[in-house]
Amino acid sequence: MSPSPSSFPEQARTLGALLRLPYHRLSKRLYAEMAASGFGEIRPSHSVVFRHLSPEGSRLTDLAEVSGLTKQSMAYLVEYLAKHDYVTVAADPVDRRAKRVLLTKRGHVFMKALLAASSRLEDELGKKIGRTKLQNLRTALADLDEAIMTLPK
Amino acid sequence: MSPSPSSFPEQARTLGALLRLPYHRLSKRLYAEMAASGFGEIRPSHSVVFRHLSPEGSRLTDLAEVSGLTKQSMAYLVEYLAKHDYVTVAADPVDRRAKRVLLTKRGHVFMKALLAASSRLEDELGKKIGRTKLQNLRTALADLDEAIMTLPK
DNA sequence: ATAGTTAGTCAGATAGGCTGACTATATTGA
DNA sequence: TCAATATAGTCAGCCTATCTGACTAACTAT
Repeated sequence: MSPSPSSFPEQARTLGALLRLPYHRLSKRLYAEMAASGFGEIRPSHSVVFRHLSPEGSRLTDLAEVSGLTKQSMAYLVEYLAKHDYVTVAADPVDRRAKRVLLTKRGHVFMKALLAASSRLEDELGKKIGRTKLQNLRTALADLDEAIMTLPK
Repeated sequence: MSPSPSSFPEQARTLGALLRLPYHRLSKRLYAEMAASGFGEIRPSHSVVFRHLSPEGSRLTDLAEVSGLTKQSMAYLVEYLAKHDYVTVAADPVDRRAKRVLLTKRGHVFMKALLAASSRLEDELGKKIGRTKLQNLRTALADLDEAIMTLPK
């Protein structure tokens, strides 16, 4: 160890840091749990695919756009998930250029498990810090996000 | 556009999502502002270096450990920052194996600017969503982080 | 005087993005 | 009706942020 980690004057916890810390800890934990439940192939980056997949099947381009990635990046993620049987890629019935990405059975099981783990975790946290407080936190976070989005300039 | 982005049943905003969204938006904005102020070389990943640098100079290994990166990764970040004159790397006076990473003048200027931009941004957000609410949010986030850390298993 | 530990380096891998150039198919407007 | 343009997706290649493993130099405790 070094002398004394006499940190910088007012190493103030910025709002960014306050958001980042729990976020990273939470997702690390969540994906570790998923890995332990047999979904070890899924990495955090893949969640954007699940997050926006619509039940009728989504187009690659739409998925890419809504999640703010390029088509190429999305194709890469989808290919991986298809290889591991979480999604299938089918021809679009009405547009021969397009493909539709659909959840497989395994994909559905995974999504259910992820949501379940997430809400179980959140429940435990609610017990620790208080359900009301957690609920207020949720609301405040949503409001904050809204506020950042609508910031001028 | 696709048929209708009829999203999945209860595409519930998980706590993770609620943390992620404002975090990403905030840091994107902050680093864009830094780039606009002439600090375009600094990328978000570099902030871990600044975050833990102590005024007497920190050892690479200590920086790596406290920020949860490998020595190699930290060396890579520090080298980049040194190349762009944000830090200098000097021999450790008491241990000839070791090096000490120190902020340059430019490094100090950057840190000040980052902190200033961060608090200005936070101030604007306070005006939008209410200062008290924002303060409560800060506290709640810190508590949440604590709670996640001390979760069993 | 070593044996073991610690600080940092070198080489190479992987994941998660990106841009640019391209093909195939659709749409639109003269 | 067809040429021009737009859209869906692919191929190739790049960059960044990590990691692991193997190594050298130097320090520390017997």
